[in-house]
Amino acid sequence: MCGRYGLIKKIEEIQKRYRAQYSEAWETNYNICPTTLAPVIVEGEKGREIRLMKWGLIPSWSEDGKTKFSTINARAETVAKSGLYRGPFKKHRCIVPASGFYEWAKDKKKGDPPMWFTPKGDDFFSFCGIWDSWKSPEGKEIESFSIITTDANTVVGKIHDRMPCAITDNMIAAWISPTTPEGDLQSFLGPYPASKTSALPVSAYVNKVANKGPECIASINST
DNA sequence: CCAGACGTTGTT
DNA sequence: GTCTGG
DNA sequence: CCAGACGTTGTT
DNA sequence: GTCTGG
Repeated sequence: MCGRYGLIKKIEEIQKRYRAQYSEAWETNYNICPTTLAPVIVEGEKGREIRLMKWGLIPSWSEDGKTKFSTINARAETVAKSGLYRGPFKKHRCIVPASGFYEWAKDKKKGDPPMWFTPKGDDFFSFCGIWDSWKSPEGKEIESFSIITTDANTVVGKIHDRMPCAITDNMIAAWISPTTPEGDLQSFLGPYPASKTSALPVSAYVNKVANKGPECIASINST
């Protein structure tokens, strides 16, 4: 699954890579956690925009802005059918830019360290995401997103069964366009190639959500 | 028809 | 054990 | 995802 | 909002 990731580039570099406008400040964060704000790229009326949204999708029909269930991830296999995600999947697809993501071993007893996965020869993963907008009773709009997951490739699969869906730059425009036919979308959601995925074991420093700095991705083999 | 759910992961 | 907060 | 709380009353 | 179960 994908429950933590990092985005360690400046907003100007994100803007350059995705050719999207931004209007809100963003601080580099090596440890982005559920419920916190992170930049996502959407197709707006005036072209691509970078918006800060809350990680963990709040459905537009939520009464109190909370969910009784986890919405940080959506399974690629069911996202198009799910009552919760169906609407956002049709109209509100986004790219979640990431420098890398963390996975923890499913078997806690072995004491395996957390792993930091990065794209080989690239500065960004472009995760496939969906988003929604919720309006509080006071009229405040809150935008939020979920990251789509799929089967792990052979590199990630050594410690975990699932990983986030990531696409190449030539697929981005079609993914975020609201007019792309729904039938075309499923083919976007395969695993990222193992040959382009790097893995680095890191310390438990990243476990603490308050730790946001470069120490999160320091290799435990080199310290 | 209305009421109630709507999710992911990992573990046993 | 299970839920909430970050 | 992990870490931390999980409660009540009354007082500042 | 929209689907499923009864």
